Amino acid sequence: MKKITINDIAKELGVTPSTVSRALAGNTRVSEKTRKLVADKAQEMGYEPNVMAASLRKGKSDTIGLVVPRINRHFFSNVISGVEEVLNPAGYNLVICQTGEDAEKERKAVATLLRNRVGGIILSLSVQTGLFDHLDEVVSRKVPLVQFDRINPDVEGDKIVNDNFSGAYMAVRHLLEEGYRHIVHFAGDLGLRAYAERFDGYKKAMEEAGLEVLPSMVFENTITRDAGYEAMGKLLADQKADAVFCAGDYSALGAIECLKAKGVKIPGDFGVVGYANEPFAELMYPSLTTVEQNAFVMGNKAASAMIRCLEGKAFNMEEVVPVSLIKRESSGKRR
Amino acid sequence: MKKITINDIAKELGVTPSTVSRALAGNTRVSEKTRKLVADKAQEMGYEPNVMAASLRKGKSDTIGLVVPRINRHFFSNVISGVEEVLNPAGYNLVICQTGEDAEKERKAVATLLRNRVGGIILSLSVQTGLFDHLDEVVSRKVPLVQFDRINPDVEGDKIVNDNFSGAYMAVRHLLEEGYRHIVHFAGDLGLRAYAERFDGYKKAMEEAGLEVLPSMVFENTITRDAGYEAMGKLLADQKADAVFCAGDYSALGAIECLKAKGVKIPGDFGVVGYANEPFAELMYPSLTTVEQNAFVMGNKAASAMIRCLEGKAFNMEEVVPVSLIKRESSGKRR
DNA sequence: CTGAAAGCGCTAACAG
DNA sequence: CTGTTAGCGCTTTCAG
Repeated sequence: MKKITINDIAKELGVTPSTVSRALAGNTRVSEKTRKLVADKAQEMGYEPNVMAASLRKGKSDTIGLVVPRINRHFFSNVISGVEEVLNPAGYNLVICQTGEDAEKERKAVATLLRNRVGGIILSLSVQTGLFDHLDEVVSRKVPLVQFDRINPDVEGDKIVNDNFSGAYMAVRHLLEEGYRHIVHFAGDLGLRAYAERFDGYKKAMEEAGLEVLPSMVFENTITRDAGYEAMGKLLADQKADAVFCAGDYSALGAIECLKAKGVKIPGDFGVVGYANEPFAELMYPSLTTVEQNAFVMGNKAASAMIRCLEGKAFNMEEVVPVSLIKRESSGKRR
Repeated sequence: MKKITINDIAKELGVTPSTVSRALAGNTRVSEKTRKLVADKAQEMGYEPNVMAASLRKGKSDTIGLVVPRINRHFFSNVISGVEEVLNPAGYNLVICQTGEDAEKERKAVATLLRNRVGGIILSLSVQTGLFDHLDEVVSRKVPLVQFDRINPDVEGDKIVNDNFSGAYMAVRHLLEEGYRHIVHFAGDLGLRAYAERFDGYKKAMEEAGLEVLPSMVFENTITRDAGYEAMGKLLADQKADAVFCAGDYSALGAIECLKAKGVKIPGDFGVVGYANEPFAELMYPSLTTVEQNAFVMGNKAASAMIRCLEGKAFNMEEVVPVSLIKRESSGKRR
């Protein structure tokens, strides 16, 4: 059972391969009649187009590369699903690369995608490196690039971002409304825009409430569970505080574990708000108040933007996806 | 800045494209000298091999398709990482497809991969369909197929499975040792081998303890959180039971939520053991005793098996990956 | 509306 | 050790 090509179909039908190719592509310059004839014959012979041959000829492929830090994060796996939902029906294929938050792996992933002549790249940055020539390379090769969430605004191309500022602002407002005053912030890498914006939202809410944000109240690069635990330990030893707004759920988890270990009552004596609404957030005890990012929608938008780029219809726009605060136990009233 | 091909570098060097091709491929039939010459020139000119052209010519591609039910499950995302760890350094690329536990999407995913002429397919079945002609198609096209975890033993090719029987057996033995006697089972789809084996392990442990397993004690297709909650509700209303062994952590979670809602004490009055060690298992309250499957290792093994197939070295072997019981609070002593 | 012809970039016989 | 030749399967001018 050898493979069927358009030549086989052509021979069978007594036409030329060109006609078959056109017919299959739905070209209107070929008669309705032959188009149907070809389609039927193709079906009958079990023809399967060879994507690679077509791509080689066209110098373009229908495969889109998606580069993310890790796929086992709730946020990213939902973005992926959102991207798939749009891209697959449109006839594009997705190849997913994990960077593991490693700048070097990110460069390699992009290089590999480029070597494989993908039609476009959708990417969320791994870490703050300061080196973005791999992205510049993508742009200079005229390969459409869509960045999402963790973006570099200086690189050309579409960008889809979360409303980090509002998310953080809402979170801190909520803590203030529940009666907390000495609110510290466990931040991410402030060189990354997403985290910088969360910090700004925190600061804004605090200042509006007439509270000063001292440098000692901000713990940078504190996004892992361990970092959260450790930072909370230091915090309890060093200064007076009654709440923390964490830039991620994992550090919030660590913080809560530390507070529980020291016998601090949550909520009441201490309020905690996280960010991302990881699946465990609603299951932990106390359940974690957190900011939900609409990852699926973000994936949809990133994919749509990519398709627009591929069709040469748009570029260089930045879209903001709204977020919402999910109130749970960990941020209940201060007593 | 147009693209450099082997022809360009051949012309530059005054040799033929074939020589360049061979040199680049590390063929020993070309002199050490020219090989180095070519390599340097390629570097200098910024040559990037066109993977598609090579694949087209060879009729084979270095891309491996990976088909999983969902990537946001702890187990599967770790398998993916395990696969990547082996495949990427070996020069293969991975394209990941989610089926969302949908048989139709699984068929489509496989068809798409085949159409894209992937070098091989690694797959974990979505659901019990009874129709496996899409897998037969893979086999009949001589595309290497490696199944893992949720496999169909009747389809040719390598298989990597978890030791589901032992995992379940250990789990139930543990409950028995803690003093529980009326142990029911929230099972998955017993048409899928993985779940059937867990059921067998449960049954074996029960029978060894001289306890009969009545049909009323087995709740099939109870793997989601909602199903677990509901089944537990029914269980409490209908019959006497003091423990449940769940074929998944999500149903265990649902079960625990229901028990808590009814004021049943866990552990003590009721023991619960799950399966999979999802990240939330250690974070919930009470923390969940569960069976850890070594997903990463499984990914490694699946990838290695694939590479062996690709090299024509082996096929049709079944490998078993061991599992381990993680004891936490939910299965503490019966009182 | 269809055909002829050329070629995308690379590899693999077959010669020498 | 290297060159010649042919072609993977498809698309796309350019003619008619």
